[in-house]
Amino acid sequence: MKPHKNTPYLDLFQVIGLKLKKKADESIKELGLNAQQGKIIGYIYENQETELIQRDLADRFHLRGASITGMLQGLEQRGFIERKIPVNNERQKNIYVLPKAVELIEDFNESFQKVEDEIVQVLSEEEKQILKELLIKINERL
Amino acid sequence: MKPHKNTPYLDLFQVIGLKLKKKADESIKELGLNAQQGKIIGYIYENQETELIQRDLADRFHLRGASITGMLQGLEQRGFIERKIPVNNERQKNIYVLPKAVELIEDFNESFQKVEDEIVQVLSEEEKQILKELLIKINERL
DNA sequence: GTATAACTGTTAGGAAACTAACTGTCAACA
DNA sequence: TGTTGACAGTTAGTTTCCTAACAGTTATAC
Repeated sequence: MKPHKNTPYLDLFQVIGLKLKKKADESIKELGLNAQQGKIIGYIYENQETELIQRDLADRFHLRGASITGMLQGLEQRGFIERKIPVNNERQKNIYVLPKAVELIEDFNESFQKVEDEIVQVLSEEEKQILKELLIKINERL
Repeated sequence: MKPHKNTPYLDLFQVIGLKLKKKADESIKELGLNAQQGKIIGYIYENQETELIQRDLADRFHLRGASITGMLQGLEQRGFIERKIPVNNERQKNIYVLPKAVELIEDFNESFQKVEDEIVQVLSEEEKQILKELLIKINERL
C-alpha cells in the first residue's frame, strides 16, 4: 500500500488550531471564562446596538443554534448578559452585555492580543501580510 | 474604549480549523468514524512496528492521556484495534490495528486528501509552498 | 536495598459541542 | 383567509474532550 498520507495543510491547521485554543483558554482562565465565551461577549458588546440575535452568533462563530442556547443560558445565569424578546418579533431574543461583562472586555482583548502576537512573532512584516492574504483567501472558499 | 479587537490571525485560524474539522468529519462519516479516529487509526497503522504506546498518540495529537484511553477503549470494543502489554514494561500498552480497520485506511486517506485539496485549491503552486513554510514556522514556535 | 520520584494508563465527573425532535411565531400564497 | 412552510430558539440525549485523583510499574538516589 502506498503511504499517500500526505495532508500537511490539514494536519498543520488542525494542530495550530488546537494549540491556539488551549493558549487562548489559558490566557483568560483567571477571569472565570473560556476563550469562546470571551470572544462571544466581545462580539455582543461590539454589536448590541444592531438588534443582535442568537442566530447571528451561530453564524459568526460557526456553532449550532443549540450550542448558542446553552452557552447564553450559562452567561445569563452568571449575570454577564441579558436577553430580551423584541416587540416586533416574538421568535427572536436580542442580546446585551451587562456591566459585569463590560468590565472584563479590556482584559479579554489584552489576553487575546498576546496570543495573536505569539502566532506571528517569528514572521517578518512582509510574511505576516502574505499569510493574512492567503488565510483570507482560503477561508472564503472553504 | 478603543476597539483594539484586532486578532485576525487568531480568528482566521480558529474559523478555518473549525470548518476543516467539520469537513473532515463529514467526509468519513459514512465509514462510521470521525476524522480524529480516522487520523489515529492511520497513524497507528504507519507506526505499529515501533512499539507504539498511548503516550505517543497523546503527544502526536495533542490530547490528554485520559482522552486517548477513552478513544482507544471505544476503538478496541468495536474491533478496530487491539492493545497488548509488552513483556519489558508492564506500565505500557502497545497498540495495533486489526484487519477491520486496515480495510478502511485507503478510504480515509482518499477522503482526507479531498479535504486537503479543497484547502489549497485557490492557491498557486508558489503560494502553496510559501503557506506551508509559514505554517511550519508558526507551529514550531507555538 | 529501600524510599522516593517519575512514568503510563485508568476512573470519575464536568464542560461544550453536536444531532434530532420539538414549540411557538411569522410569512407567503392559492 | 387559512394552510403551509420557514424561522428562532429550546430540550433531551450523545460524544469527545478536559481536569483531578488514583493504581501500578519502573527508575533514581541516598
